[in-house]
Amino acid sequence: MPELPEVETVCRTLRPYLCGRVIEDFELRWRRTLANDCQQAFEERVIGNSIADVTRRGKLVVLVLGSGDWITIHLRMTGELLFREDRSVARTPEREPYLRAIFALSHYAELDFYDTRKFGRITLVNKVELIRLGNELGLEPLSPTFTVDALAHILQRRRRLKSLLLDQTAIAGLGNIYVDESMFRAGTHPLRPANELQHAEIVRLHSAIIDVLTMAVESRGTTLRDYRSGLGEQGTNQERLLVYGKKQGSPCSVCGTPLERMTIGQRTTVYCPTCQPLYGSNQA
DNA sequence: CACTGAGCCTGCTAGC
DNA sequence: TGCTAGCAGGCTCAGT
Repeated sequence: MPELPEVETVCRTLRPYLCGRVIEDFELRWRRTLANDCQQAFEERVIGNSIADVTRRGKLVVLVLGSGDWITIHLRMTGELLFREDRSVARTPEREPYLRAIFALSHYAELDFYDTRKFGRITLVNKVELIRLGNELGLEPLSPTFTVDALAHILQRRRRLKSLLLDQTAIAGLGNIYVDESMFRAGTHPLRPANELQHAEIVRLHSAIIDVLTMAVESRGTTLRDYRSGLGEQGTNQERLLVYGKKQGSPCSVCGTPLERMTIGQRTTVYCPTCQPLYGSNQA
């Protein structure tokens, strides 16, 4: 499922193809894919507008329009943005049932939004709402503002570490895959109360998050099933996962201890009980 | 405040 | 082989 590295890859692949294009038309094939449920108002503000930039905020793909409005696209679980150079060429017919929205672009190009599970959302964000959105979302973990001190500040609440790391208002962009991978590399148990982490653990967690995300961006994302870049390519980061998706009892890649699976906040969690002790490692 | 569970969705798969 | 129950999970909302 797309998290920060996948969304970043989508943005990077789409940017050179979308910047400067004009949105000539919009077609909605599943009504709820458009978040505010007013297609007419959406089209009035979007059609005829140009795409000035393609950026990312947390897990949101952001199309910055010439007018200053934003179109944000949340891929959720199975959302996929696919650029097509020539819209007169027929689409792959077997994918067509999952096509939810279509942006017709200048010079015969097209941006297709596929979404099997229909969880994805396209939203028009005006300049006022944009400020609110910026305040709601948490720190960007790959930006210079994500320091050890900033992470320590976030972790002051007495909450399960995993739940806090998944909270988009705390840190924007982490999902189930990269939270499990980060906690494993940091050696912190997912059920640890966040405010009980020692400074040395916070330092390890900070660099683990940055390392895991940086590696995944370099691998162009994790493709477990649906995820593709803006040009339809798969990522390769699935080869580098150490705990996510592993079966209960499969050996830890570091110490060989059988991995454990549990559900935390309705999410499957895989961890190593030896490498990630519940009561904290007193080392360092 | 922290946590739980339902709901949104559909394809895949484990198990009968 | 064919069917079905359950799982996958980001996010919001209501309830404990």
